[in-house]
Amino acid sequence: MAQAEKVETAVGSVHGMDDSPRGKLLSAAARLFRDKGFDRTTVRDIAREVGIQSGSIFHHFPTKDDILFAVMVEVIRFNTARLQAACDQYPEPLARLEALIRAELKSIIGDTSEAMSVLVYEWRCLSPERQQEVLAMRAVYEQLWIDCLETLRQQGLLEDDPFVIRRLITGMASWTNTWFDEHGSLSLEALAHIIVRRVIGEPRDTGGV
Amino acid sequence: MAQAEKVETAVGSVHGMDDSPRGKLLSAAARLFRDKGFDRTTVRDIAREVGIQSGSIFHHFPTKDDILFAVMVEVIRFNTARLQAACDQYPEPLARLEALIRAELKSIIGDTSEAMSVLVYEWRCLSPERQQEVLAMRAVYEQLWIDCLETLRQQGLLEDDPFVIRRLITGMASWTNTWFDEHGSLSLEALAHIIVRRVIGEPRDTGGV
DNA sequence: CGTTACCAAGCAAGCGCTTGGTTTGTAAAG
DNA sequence: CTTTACAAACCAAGCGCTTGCTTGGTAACG
Repeated sequence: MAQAEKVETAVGSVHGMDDSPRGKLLSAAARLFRDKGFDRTTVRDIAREVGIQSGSIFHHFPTKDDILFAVMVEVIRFNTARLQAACDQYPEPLARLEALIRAELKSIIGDTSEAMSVLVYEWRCLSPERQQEVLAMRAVYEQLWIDCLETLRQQGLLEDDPFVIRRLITGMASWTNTWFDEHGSLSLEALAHIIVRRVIGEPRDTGGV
Repeated sequence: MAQAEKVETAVGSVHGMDDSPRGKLLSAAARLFRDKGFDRTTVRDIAREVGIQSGSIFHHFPTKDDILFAVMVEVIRFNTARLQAACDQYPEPLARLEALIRAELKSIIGDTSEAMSVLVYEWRCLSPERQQEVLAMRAVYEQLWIDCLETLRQQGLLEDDPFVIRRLITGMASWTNTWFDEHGSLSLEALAHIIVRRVIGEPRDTGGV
């Protein structure tokens, strides 16, 4: 547990969402965008949340669209770093798979849940050019997943196409933001283990654990 | 295949999305809401799509919100009927599970994909009262799923909590609308089978298939 | 003394929706 | 077959409001 905290501290808090005026604007915007959606959130809402006038926002961001883009860029950077840290910590494929799942669940229902919801649900509010930019950033994140799943497949632990499996995992994981209760009886770790078994099946006669 | 078509015809096309003015409005609205989102779709957009003036819309629906609500109600009614038909056709639990998955996939990436996307992504655009109404309608649909999964659990084919498994299936299925290509090499039936194995695991020594 | 952060006021555009009147389809009455 | 009657469908115009964003100026800080 001390080690897990160490990893978290090494990654640091979400860059650009610190105590600076810009950071406080992004945090407030992320929460509002998740709660009300990008279109139903006005710049006046965001301004009120951080205690300034609506016009003052445009000294920090050129347009409202830029705020949305910045939220998405920051959360992808942060979570890619976390996923990379999980890979570094767990070289063994099966342990790595579980670590990746834990990391993704933590992104979605843990510390970056607001911004992750925004990433999924406000996707089409981005201009096509910026959708491409975000996709390019996501590609790094996705490659870590595909490498892991491909290794499992080569070891005979996975039968199906890694790309299909990755997409099914994405669906399972991203949907948790609609139902998972972090104060409920099901822990994040237990849920991660259930999902692991959905990917590689029951541990049959491969020995312990 | 003739039987499958018969089921489809028995269910009929989506009620209230026929050739009537109201039906054409709902179809156009569903597609626009999916493509641009509810908030970015103006009543002028919808009107242009069906070739009338924007004001004329309000002879068919009291408000724009009512259009969104109607789209959701119609698609839930239609897909609940399809799920019920699948249950009626397959009494055996394992075959029924696969039929339910096929039905849900067809809802999401097949004939009602526009309206299903709207149901998922424009959820928060509904007023709280209407969210409750829609949830009450969904409850019937969900109960068919829970009954099936509970039976599988009693037969020892499923280890985990049916509610958790149902939510994981919902996630896998609803996410397919972002990636599944109906003209690609992976068929809906093959995908359904992959998902079945994610639920009940590999067929080990239970005999055939 | 310049940079950063902000305020007060308001503009132009786009929005959902209303209004008063006109066309179109339909079907019974003559 | 024509006339009359009526409701459903629609048009043309625009109102009132909210929106993202602009402008010109001020206060604080190093």
